[in-house]
Amino acid sequence: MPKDTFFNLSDEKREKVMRAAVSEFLKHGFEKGNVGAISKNAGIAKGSLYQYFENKKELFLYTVQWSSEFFIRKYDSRLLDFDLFDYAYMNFRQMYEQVMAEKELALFLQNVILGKYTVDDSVRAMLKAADEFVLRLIAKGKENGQIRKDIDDDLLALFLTGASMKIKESILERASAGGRDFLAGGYEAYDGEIKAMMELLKNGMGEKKCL
Amino acid sequence: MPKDTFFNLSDEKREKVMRAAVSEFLKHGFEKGNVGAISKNAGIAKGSLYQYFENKKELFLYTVQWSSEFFIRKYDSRLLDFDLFDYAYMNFRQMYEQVMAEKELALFLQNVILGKYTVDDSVRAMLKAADEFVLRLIAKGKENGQIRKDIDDDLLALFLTGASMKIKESILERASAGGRDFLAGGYEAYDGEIKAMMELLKNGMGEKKCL
DNA sequence: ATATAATGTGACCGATGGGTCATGTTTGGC
DNA sequence: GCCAAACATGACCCATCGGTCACATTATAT
Repeated sequence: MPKDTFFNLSDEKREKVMRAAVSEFLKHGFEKGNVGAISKNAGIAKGSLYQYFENKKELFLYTVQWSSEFFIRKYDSRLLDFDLFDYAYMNFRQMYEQVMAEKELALFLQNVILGKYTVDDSVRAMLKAADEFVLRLIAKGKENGQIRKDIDDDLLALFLTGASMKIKESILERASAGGRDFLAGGYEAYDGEIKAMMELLKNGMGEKKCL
Repeated sequence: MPKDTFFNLSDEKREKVMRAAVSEFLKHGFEKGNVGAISKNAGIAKGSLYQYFENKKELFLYTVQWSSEFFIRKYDSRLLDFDLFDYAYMNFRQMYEQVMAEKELALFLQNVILGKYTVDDSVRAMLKAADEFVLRLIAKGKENGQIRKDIDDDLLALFLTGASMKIKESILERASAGGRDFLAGGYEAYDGEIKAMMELLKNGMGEKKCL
């Protein structure tokens, strides 16, 4: 947790600091991320940063928290009462919007989720909450008869998040490489891809023997 | 590439150096990985390390190469002429053996594949080769009529590697956390899990409407 | 044996960068 | 206007660590 001083700052200044931190940690990771550079890009003195945060680690941890809260505030409320497949679909869709609106934050968070920048278990704890949510959706899906019951919930969760993660990663990669091209096609260009992935999640990659 | 001096060393000494490097980089990552500690654990002077390698980066890169060659020599030759699902299954099975025999190396390589320790693109290039192999298997599977043809090869590859990666990760995690318990059950305890994952890859997680 | 090359060694150097602090500057209560 | 508390600042400190080098030791050749 940052010190009180940090929360006494104006919203704009706080945001400027956090964005400078996101940018730096995204570019260089935690170890190589330079506190001096962050303060410079935030337009404050290095000493000031240490009035806001105990140390580099606390700054990083709060950067993660701030980024995720940013998206939760903006997007996540929307997908509360869906079933699993709707949730996954909306999740992909959201990611498109997120990348368009906040490329750096989205990329940074993706890296955190992928477990780059190994810093602390408290980040892991945060991610665990997301897993629990998926597990709840899976249980619900089994009750509904949407999801096959012969396979363990945890394994289903692993399967779902693994496949999802990979396609998110690929889309973010393309977004970060060719910013222009990515914008060009609009969402529709990606919708097909995402629907295909949903198909795979539901029906697998094996040739169907029936229907 | 290491210097000639390194290859003049006895096999045992070379292995000792490489294992010390794996251990250090696994524990602390690239940036925080300490060259002094590596030389100490290898039982040589730091100066000697710099007779073998140009610098830390070269040492790390060769550590990756050495680790993967280690497994390729020992295991990979076995799974050359399988179809996709056999390949995936054998791949999982191998991983179990690998973790049992060489936990540290297996964990280290997994981290490399997951993209922790961002050091160089040359590692990426190496990983690309593995992707191409999967793509070849997918093409073959489509010809055979084993794999549905209505979905793009790249997406299928993404789907397969994503799901596989996740379960590998989870198994390695358990292996690294509770070494004892993991050994206890023997391979059979995991075989069920892996078969279930194969099922998911083939048929997906949706409740089947037919057959 | 002796000369020469190859290899081993660890004290040392120098850059980097996280973190501090003495000194300003602003704010708010009276 | 005055004072004290809160906040801002950046030159400075110092631990860390990658990399070097002068010297010691070992192997090879003649």
